[in-house]
Amino acid sequence: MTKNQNITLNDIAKALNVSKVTISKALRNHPDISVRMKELIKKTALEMGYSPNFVARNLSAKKTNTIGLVVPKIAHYFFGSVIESIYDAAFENNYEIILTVTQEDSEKESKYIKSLMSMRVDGIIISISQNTVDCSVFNKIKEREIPLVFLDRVIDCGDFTCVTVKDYSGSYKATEHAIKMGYTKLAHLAGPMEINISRERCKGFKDALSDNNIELKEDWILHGGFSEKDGYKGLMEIFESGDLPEFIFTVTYPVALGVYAAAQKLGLRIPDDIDVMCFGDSDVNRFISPSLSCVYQPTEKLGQEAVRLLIEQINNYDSFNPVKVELPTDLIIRETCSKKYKDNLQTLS
Amino acid sequence: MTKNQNITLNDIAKALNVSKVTISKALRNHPDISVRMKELIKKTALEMGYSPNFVARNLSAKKTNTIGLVVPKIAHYFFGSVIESIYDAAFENNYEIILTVTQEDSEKESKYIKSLMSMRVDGIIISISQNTVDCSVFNKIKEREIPLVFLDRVIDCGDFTCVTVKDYSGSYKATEHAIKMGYTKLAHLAGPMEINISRERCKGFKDALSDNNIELKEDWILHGGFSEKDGYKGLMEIFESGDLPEFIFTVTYPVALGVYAAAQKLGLRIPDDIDVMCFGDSDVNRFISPSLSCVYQPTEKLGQEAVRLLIEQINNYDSFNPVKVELPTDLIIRETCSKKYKDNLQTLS
DNA sequence: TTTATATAAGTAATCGATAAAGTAATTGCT
DNA sequence: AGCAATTACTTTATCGATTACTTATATAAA
Repeated sequence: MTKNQNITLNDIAKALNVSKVTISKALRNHPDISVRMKELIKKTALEMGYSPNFVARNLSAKKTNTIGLVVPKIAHYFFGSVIESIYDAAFENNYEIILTVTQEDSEKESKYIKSLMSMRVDGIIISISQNTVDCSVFNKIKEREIPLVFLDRVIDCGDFTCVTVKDYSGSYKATEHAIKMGYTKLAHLAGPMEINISRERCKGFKDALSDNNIELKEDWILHGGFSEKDGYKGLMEIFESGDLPEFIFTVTYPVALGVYAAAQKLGLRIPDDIDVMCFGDSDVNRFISPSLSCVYQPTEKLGQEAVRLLIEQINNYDSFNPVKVELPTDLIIRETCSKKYKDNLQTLS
Repeated sequence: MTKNQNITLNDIAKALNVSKVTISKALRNHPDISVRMKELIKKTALEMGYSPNFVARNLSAKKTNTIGLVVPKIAHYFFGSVIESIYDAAFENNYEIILTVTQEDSEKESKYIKSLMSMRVDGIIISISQNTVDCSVFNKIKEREIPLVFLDRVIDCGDFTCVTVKDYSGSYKATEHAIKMGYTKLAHLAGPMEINISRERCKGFKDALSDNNIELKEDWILHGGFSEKDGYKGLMEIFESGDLPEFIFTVTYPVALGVYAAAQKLGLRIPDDIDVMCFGDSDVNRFISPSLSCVYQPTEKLGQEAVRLLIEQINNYDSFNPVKVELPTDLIIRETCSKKYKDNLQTLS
């Protein structure tokens, strides 16, 4: 057991023979205290190695200056960079972050949320897990009047502030691009339909097909998860059906990686035998071969907006009106699904 | 501002007309309280929507059940997976994690550490930033008797518990492997010499050369950072010198990615014109082309050991003796630096 | 000179829990 | 029956700050 011989305000007060309130005020630059006294107190505090006890401060102040963050994954480019930008934005605004990782498990999720509430965080930013469908935790958050912002993965539980990207239009643009490249046989490895991003991305894909008078083959829309193995399984299944599409659009980049792995296993060449695009960029996409074209999401902006809106809500809960922010996406065309690249290959062969 | 109308022990106590201590004990399953009373209290607490205030609890209990974690980066495979395993291990042991990200900035680092101390975390796990050389923060941690474990990136500040991988032998093995593949002109893109992992990896590289009677060319050891752009710059510099090695060993995988990027830019073929291996696996290595051979680090084990040793230290600070744990590494040979692959290519051409 | 007003402190109450010590009432043992 | 031990609670103190209120002194205005 640690001895925990921490210096407190009281210790400094005794050392200087003044009251502890004077110490507290001085350290917080309260106008009550004279400049000379402030200097003396600060100097002494430093010498004595005083480290303010935030636990006590938070209890007394009824504010923790802390934001709870709930995400499904962390070792994943999208979340990694969103989290990083949230940390930066929080740091600039003098907030601490308490990050929890649900591993796509909605039970863990509600456990963590309750824990964050018990820690009395000032607000919560959440990207829900794959299989979260129950609104009760979020209703409780609302009842308790805790500021909340949904990020990217959203659940429809009434009037909450959400920061997302334009999943529908991003997906639509990507699909349309593939169609322009001349493909007419298009498949989609979609995510679970319980969650907004899967639904929107799937809808964008479908609408792009029908708007371009391309037949939608239901067998070519496969629903799985967001991970590499889902992509692997997806292509395997499609391949086994005997009817191979020319192009696959995947709901995330790990799914696309799975497609690459399966293609290699099956001896299919990308992009000649089967071409690929995905939703979401990563540090991998540029380096894999052929480099992977994708729908770019502004991860940094996502994090910043979420923090901005949350802090606004914290500072003014009563007058704050929920907002839905949708950030635009971009197409990044690399080697896959690029006409030029295919032309080159044909010239070579 | 939030109204913050939280239910407290006192509210439940009044509702049931018993003392608040009874409520506290009942909810914590203290033997003092009868089974009937416990049931009643738990039921009532649930109905009233009671959420324990951890801030108050932590102040009173002088324990937060919280571990502070300090890392340089998060959107990086190594740290991402280590962090994830730390979260899992902490969760199993009923600890919360407060994660801070220094962005390789030692000033931010000491700020965060002080903040964690003020939050009264029960212990700290840290992977220091690239340019951390000052021991004073760590000495302060020791003075205050706060349990501390260094993880992977270590500073030599006296007797602390460290969990690392065998950087020296891993690097040695990789270099030796390259030598066995027939290379005699080997370069190393090393990290900053202030930090243990760079030093050990560099030493392993050098010793493997000299043990195999291969001349060490000082110009072929370039010191930079751990990021992609460092790798890019590194190969560019080597190339411009006019004297190209056959093989480059890089201190991290992002540096290797930079080498890939530079090679592409320069029109150098990997592995024919220049072959590559790196320290540290990632989800990318498998997918880039040619797939990247590397020294595998047991990231999951690293995190688990760090948590285990920290908790041991928390539970028994006085009798705990600092340990240095060094986990073994493995070589993962993929397409780069693999004889077979080169043979195939030669057959083809 | 007297009253009003800053200035620079101090005192007491509070935040929401836990820990230690105290008190009836019941049970057990010889 | 009588005393010790147990059971089931209650009372009081404490954790380390902050906030609201009070007080003493010095200064300014009337």
